[in-house]
Amino acid sequence: MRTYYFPLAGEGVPVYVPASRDDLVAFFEWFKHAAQRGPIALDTETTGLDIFSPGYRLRTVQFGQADQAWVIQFERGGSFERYVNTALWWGSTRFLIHNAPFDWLVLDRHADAPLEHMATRTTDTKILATLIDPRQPMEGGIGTGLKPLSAHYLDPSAPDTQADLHKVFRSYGYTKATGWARIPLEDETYLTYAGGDVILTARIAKLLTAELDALGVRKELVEYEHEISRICATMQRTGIVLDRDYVSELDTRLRADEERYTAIARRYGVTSVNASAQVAEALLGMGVELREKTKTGAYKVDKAVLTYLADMSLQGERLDVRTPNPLAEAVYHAKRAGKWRSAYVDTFLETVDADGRIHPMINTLQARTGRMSITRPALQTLPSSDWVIRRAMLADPGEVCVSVDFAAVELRVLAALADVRRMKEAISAGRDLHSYTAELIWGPDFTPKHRKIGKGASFGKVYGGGAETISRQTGAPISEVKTALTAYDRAYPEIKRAARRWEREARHNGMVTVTVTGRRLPLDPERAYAVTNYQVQSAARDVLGQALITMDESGLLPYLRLPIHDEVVASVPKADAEELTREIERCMRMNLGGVPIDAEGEIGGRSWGSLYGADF
DNA sequence: CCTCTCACG
DNA sequence: ACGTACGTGAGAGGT
Repeated sequence: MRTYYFPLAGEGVPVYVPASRDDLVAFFEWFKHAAQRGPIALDTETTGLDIFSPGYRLRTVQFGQADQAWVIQFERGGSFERYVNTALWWGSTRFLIHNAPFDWLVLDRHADAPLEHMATRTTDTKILATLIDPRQPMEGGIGTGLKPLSAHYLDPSAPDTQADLHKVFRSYGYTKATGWARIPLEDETYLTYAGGDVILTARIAKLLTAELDALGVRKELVEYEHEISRICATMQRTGIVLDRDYVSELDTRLRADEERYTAIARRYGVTSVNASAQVAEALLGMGVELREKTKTGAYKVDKAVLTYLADMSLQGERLDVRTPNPLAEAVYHAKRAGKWRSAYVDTFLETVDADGRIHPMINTLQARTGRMSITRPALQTLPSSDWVIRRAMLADPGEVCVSVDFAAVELRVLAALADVRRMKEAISAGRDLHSYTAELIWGPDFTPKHRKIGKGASFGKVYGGGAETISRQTGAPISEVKTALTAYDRAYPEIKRAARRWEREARHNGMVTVTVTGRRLPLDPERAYAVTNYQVQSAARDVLGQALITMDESGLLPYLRLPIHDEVVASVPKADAEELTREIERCMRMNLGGVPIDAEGEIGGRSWGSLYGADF
């Protein structure tokens, strides 16, 4: 047995690395007794983040408590592997994991412990930390990584295990990307830090739990987040079928587009279409007048500017109001093709597994408001104006894609949270909310333009925007928007009252606003107006979270593929599509403070793109 | 590492 | 008293 010492708070905490059968027996003796005393912190070291790629390896599994850690070299196989699996299944052991979905999926795929088994016995310290303060250090928060949490709660000089390991990688001639797979399994720093991470997890868990108690965060909220985490990790494990033939064809097409338009831009002296300064200079040289500047004073040459000069709408349609500028046109097309290829198509090909499925990482508590994000690839942000990218994602064989959306969920949530009487009446009566708003402001003879301003005013309320922005967004004159906003506040006085109340309560609570589900959202003092948006966005996220739980309870989880803020995407057997879609809708519909939250599904064909106009 | 740009809800 | 658009992920270019 080798013993190393992890430096923490002025002491060396022992890290044991079993080398023989007897050592493993000693490990298991410790494990059984420790599991009786309390939860066991767990962590894994692997070859990387691409859990589903061929050749992926689980290298070590670490177990520990506050006073010691055990690093089991799983990669050595045989009894090392068997002892890990036995420990994972031992009795009713509780585990503490920092960022559990990753380790769940690793153990599910590469050890003998399914996600369903581990999830019910795990407390995720990252969830606990996020419920205390969701902000990253750059935003003025503690941070939710193991390193910043350890520095804050345990020891400001606790080793930065990741950063130090990167140095070790370099000493072997490896990089951040290759080091995790290639570092020798016997490296002392590697093993010591592997053990260190579970010691840190065990120690912060106690402090985080105490802090949650002190802050009065409800147990139900903590449990609810763990359920959502398990549900989304299950979706990640399931993955989505990629149409690889289509993607390679699309890749070729986008490359050709990019090259053709890049060549045109080069004729005007632009060697790199993404270098905005170069594009601006070339346009100015052609006699084009550029009026907009960026924050730092550079000429702005974004999509809005380029499409205007190219005589196109923002959606890319021909306007026929001016002579198109050929350079602007070429730069627009070249950038679009390049972006679509690098951000979407290339990531699809990089992340697809051997079975042709993509397993996007779903971060269930990413945004400050609790909103989720999806990465590798960023499937929440695929272009929706055109079907070509979404066409690459398929339902399973014999199944079709279904999308079920909440109807105007943020506005309904606002009506519920602020108890907006007229809005609630209109929603219950099944009225179109924006038309109703226009009627309240302008009377029964309101025009479509009035509806647009009314809609803009509602968004302004939800986002915290003012007359200027609404005027810019809707194209309506500022005076008209100002008048409309005054009338809006008269029609829905409860919104302003709620905003003032939320702001006042936040100030009394150390600039933290507490949502209807008990979530604590720190406010930036200089942006206190954002409180309405935080309340609404966060409650809407919890409406989605509740829907996910209800769907899981109804046995629908195997069909779910993605949560996208106010929408879920599913893959359902063709024969049962109608019935399952209605079932998803039923699970998503709910009542929030007397306001019905409605959901409506759409059944497509085999590809996700079929819901956006593709014919397959 | 920062800024800009662009994709989404 | 007034006005503030909210939340993300990702690539390219340049320092």
